[in-house]
Amino acid sequence: MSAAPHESARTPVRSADELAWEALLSPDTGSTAESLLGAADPKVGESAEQPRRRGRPKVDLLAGLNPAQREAVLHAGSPVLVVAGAGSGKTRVLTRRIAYLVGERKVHPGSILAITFTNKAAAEMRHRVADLIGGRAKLMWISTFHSACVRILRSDINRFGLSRTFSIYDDADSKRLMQLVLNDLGLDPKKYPTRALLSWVSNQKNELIDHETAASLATSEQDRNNAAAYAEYQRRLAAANALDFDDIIMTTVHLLQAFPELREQYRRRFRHVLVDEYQDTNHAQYVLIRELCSTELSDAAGHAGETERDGELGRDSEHDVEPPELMVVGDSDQSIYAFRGATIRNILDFESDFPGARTILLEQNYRSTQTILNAANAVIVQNENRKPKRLWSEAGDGPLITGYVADSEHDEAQFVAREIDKLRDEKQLTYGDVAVFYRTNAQSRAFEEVFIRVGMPYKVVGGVRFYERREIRDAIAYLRAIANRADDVSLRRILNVPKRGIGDKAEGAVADLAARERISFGDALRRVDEIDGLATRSARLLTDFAAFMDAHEAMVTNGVPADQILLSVLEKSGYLAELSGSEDPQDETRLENLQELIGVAREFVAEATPVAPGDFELTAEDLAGLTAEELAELALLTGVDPQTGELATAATMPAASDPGESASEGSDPDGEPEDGSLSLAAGAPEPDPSLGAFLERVALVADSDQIPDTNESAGVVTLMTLHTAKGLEFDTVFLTGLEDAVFPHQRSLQAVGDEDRAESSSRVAAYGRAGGAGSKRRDSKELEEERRLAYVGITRAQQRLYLTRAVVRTVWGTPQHNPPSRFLNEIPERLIDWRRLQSATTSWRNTSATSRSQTTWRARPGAGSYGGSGGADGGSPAFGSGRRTAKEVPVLAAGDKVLHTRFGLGKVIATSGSVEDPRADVDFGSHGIKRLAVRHAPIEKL
DNA sequence: CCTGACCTAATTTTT
DNA sequence: TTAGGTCAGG
Repeated sequence: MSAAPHESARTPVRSADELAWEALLSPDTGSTAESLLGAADPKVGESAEQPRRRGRPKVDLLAGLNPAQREAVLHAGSPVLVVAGAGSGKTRVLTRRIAYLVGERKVHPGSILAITFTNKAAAEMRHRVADLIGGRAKLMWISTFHSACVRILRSDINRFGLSRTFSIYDDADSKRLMQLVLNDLGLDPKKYPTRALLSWVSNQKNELIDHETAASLATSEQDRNNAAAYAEYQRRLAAANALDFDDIIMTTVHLLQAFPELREQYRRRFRHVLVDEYQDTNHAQYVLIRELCSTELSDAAGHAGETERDGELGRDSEHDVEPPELMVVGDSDQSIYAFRGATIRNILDFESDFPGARTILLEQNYRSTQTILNAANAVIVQNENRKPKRLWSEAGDGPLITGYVADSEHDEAQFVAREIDKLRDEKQLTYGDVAVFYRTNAQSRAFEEVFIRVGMPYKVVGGVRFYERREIRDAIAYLRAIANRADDVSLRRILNVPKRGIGDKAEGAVADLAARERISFGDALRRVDEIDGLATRSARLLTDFAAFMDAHEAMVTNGVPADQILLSVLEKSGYLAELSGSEDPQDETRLENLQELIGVAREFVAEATPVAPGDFELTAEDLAGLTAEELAELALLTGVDPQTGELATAATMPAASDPGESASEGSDPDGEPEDGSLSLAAGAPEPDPSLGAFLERVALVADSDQIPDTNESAGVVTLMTLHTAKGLEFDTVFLTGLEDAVFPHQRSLQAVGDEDRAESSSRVAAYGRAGGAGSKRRDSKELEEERRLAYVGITRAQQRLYLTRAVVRTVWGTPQHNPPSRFLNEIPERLIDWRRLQSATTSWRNTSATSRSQTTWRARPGAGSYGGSGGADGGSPAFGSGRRTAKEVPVLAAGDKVLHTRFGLGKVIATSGSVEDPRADVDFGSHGIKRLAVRHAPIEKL
């Protein structure tokens, strides 16, 4: 391979220990693992006077790393951006760095904050770090943004007048709430779809725009109404003592901004902040990081006065603590969550956001063959506005990519199954080496059907989420209503589930009372006797229900563990009885799911109940290993008494929590430490089996069934969406459904060339304020994101990559023809060995024997599967111009223009349906996309 | 207040 | 295809 491209031209800012380490490293390959091992100890001693406690075998943290990786691991002094290409070992760098910080730079683990994108990634990192540095890893904060923020909020939310027992609303809850809001405001649901409104609100929150500001910024009527809905939505959230996912970040930022002394606490406490997948952070998350790590102490002028107050409080503010060292790692080419507000601006502007920052580039790929990388590069290079970066590998070319054109999604799945079996026979692959990727969860179905039939073991990751199933949501709603009386949404969800004779009327009566008295629905429920004209039967049923809820609230107060409360709720509510008495076979599954939930709760409680009480505390042994200076430092950072290891700060900390709440230990359903201050033990999750803790876990940790658990899934083929695949790698990857409208997804295609028109649609308006200028790009932003998704998918493969598509795909019960994915065209032909070029059921123009399918496809974007828009050849069986009735039915193909009597000019995007009843998806611009029945629609082909 | 028939709409990705 | 929502009737 060519010369190693890692040496950065910039002058590095070096700290003493970095220099020490660098001195050990011969410029490049010269340094062997042994020399490092041998030399490491004495030199390190310079920066830490004492040998480390616990005779943990010395691990060479730099072994096997290339110079750029080492540089990243050792970096000190300035904020640093590690631009890491796919498969360049960034996770490795992060874990090694953390271990290095703790093991060599003597950073206390309690002062490390590492942010990962998913909970799973957090768990894995925790695990890997623990392998390197042992149990001390427990003291670190390694979590997602959301989990970290919730922990901060739980300590200090009361400063905002919210209770620490707040509920966390997920998207489904938010949706429900927004529907209520829309109802109340009387907004036309046609013009203000819940989905779009939520998306809009979410964007506001990501941009840290509160509803008042949003209202003041509104220029159009639509914006004003959006803002009004936002305001009402927030009001209801607050009333329910709830936060939605976006609030968790936004509120944390507001908290830190509103209380500078609090922010300073965290700035002192965290000495190192590391963020993985930085390309997937949104604006709010960026600001959060900035608040914690910016070198400019107070960026907002408004903070200046407060900082002084900070001094008055007697905190050691003249002891001007350096902000935490920041390291972010990311790859803008793998940014696939822009739809959710992530912005690569954060990466692109890192150096101006954090003055003095430096960038380390990791371009060597350790995962894939050069062939695979070439394909990935060829695809991603099509995106404009991207910093050039080329991955290279020393792994050799490896086999060609295999291409396959299937007749149907079924055929596609069969090919995949056959191929896996074949590989397994020949190459001694395990099933676990293989992954099948698809764009949408629905596509897993065909694979499952086939895999089941041929007896291939598989595992679907993701998919219909456990916590989204109705029965699970019901159970959770019960628990939330019990834990948080103000949680109207949850309470009303289960008010009459299972049926207990409380209908709309009774519910409305309670709601009226609540509105009149300005109390929560839950409180009103306890005062039904104040309702006039309520049927006695209804009143009795309501009272019974209230008693049921009271009894369980009492259990919470008495500290009954979560699993018992759950079990009691399900039984006493009659929920289990209703399901087990049902004929519906689906209900059986529901029962099983509930059983599983109970199991989850049980496990949670078992884990949360400390076996060895000292596990999560700073033990004497821990302290014994620290030098006096370290102890002093520790005291400064964490407020832990160096003598006892106990929290010494409750009294001295600024009022961090509502005294009423912390005074009585028994009544705090959260079981949190007495004050909200920063304890060292807070580095580890509190061993808390309470209901509140369980709900928090449920809200934040989406999936109970996780991804490859090495041993368990060793013999199992993994099926997952491309998004889920991020961060994983497999020997053999099947990237399936490579058809325009499937992947890239239909929605990303609609906007192509139509961005100007699209802006009037509320959907796009909701996604409005993404970064750069809306220049005339060839591809829409959405399409570029799809392309990055393709890039992610391709780069998951280590050795073998398969690209497949189906000529006919049944979507929602109707067969659909889609042209090949444009991403296929973008991969150089020489990299692909087409096992099968065309479907048996269609006749394609094939200009020459050697012509690749792509040549044909390239002939026309949009001509779709029709080998020419004339339709004369009647290639597709589903769309023949053959039988026809009295009326002349136009034969349509993607790309055709049509005139509709009502919607005007439109462009055919795709076709579907059957001979008898052909359908066409037509884009009418501002009128949106319509699926028309070609036979009946008032259209004329142009 | 409940049930069942009908109709419709919506189908991306995740904390 | 299906999961929800609405409506009429019991």
